[in-house]
Amino acid sequence: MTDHTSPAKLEAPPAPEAGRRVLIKGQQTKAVIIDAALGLASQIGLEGLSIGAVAEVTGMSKSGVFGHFGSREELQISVIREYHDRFEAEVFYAAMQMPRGLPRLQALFDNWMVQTSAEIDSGCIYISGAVEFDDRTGPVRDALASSVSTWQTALRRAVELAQAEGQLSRASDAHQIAFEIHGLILALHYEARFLRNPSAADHARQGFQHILTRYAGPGMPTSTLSSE
Amino acid sequence: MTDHTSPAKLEAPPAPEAGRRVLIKGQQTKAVIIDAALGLASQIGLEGLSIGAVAEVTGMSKSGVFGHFGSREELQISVIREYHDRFEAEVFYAAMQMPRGLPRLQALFDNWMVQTSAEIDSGCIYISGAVEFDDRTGPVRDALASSVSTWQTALRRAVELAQAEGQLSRASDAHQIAFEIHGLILALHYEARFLRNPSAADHARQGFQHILTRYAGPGMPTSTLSSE
DNA sequence: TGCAAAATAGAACGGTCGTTCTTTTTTTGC
DNA sequence: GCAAAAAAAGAACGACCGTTCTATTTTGCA
Repeated sequence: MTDHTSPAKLEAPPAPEAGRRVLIKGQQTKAVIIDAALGLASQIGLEGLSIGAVAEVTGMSKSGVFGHFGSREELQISVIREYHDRFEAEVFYAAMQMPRGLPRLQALFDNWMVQTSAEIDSGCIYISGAVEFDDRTGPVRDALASSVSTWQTALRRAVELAQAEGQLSRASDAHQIAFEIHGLILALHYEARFLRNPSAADHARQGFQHILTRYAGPGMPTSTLSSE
Repeated sequence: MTDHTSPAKLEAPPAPEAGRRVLIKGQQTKAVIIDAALGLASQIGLEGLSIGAVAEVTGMSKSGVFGHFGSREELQISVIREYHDRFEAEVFYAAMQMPRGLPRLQALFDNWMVQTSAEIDSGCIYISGAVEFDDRTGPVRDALASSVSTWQTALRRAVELAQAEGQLSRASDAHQIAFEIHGLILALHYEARFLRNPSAADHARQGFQHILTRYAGPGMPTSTLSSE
């Protein structure tokens, strides 16, 4: 977990014995709480997240949990930040190791699919949170919208790089392409998680190939063109 | 409102004075309650729907509202059925007046877009409900999944008719086409309602044209092909 | 080792929830 | 119009919620 309350440059501890023990007790348990809360929120949503439930899961008292955050809203925001960090690491950074252009865009989509429809508990809080907070205002909604926007910008940037490489048409609108990709992920989440449709992942993958075909640029290798 | 608790054939009243007054008092107020509850559920979700809030909106007492349903779950199910009926009327039946094939499919999509991202309060409970109940079991989830499946089948049937007319490729998988259309609606809902992106509707419409182009069949008039 | 500070527990609060029970009001059929 | 039935109100319940306050325990540092 990254401490978002202080500047990143100050995170380094004042030289402990051998690099161990970088977190004092409070931060350790706070990380445990947030991890448990994220697990709960992934199942029942950010709005269904209750301090009592987190306390029970972690084996702490309600006030013990509460003391680390000062309010339920702050706990929710901490959960969003934790999800942001994990999403960034597992979807974005993991794909940045691929060469720019189509390989990286494909990796982003693959990682995104895994993150969205992963096996047991998960459930993407970028999706559930959007539904829960689309009619509300306040810091929780702001934190959620901010994280989502950051990710959407990164996705659009990957599309633009593929255009710059000539693998996607430069004449197309990157916003439009990102919108259609987003739709595939949302449909995957809906069909896989709610309707339990086992072929949803195949539909999503095939839909992505269709998008690549539709927006193919001059530098697109023909072997990867979808053939139906 | 349709009474789902008794066979449809028995709905006709025992010949009242002049055809008026088909609903006795209890059914009238029940319809008012369900209408108010649907409005609330569209904003805050089926899970956020509380009997106290419905009572306040309708100017009734909590127990007065409760008596009509016997449980909160039954109220939620009634709301789902009401939404199902309205969705069917405004999206499905309204489009069935168009000739089968592409015109009807286009009308279904247009109506669906309106229903999903309509101006003020709305908010599609097929979408919010799916997020709220994707980890749960029970009659509410079953009612929701049943309604959604019915609609998806109708949509897929419209795709198949367009294939039969030769306007969409017969070689394509209707499930795949319906999946991609569904994704566009979900992305529209997400971007328009949560992110307040005013160009979401344009992206959805353009995405639909792209799908028609991609899956165009021999009988597709070239004038409607998207030209970018 | 000792002491201040931080972390945690525990009890209690006001509030809302769904639900039950009882009582009153309204509607319905004759 | 009257009596039976249905509808609605009102009060109360146990449960859970977020939060506050006060002890108690644990930790970190000199």
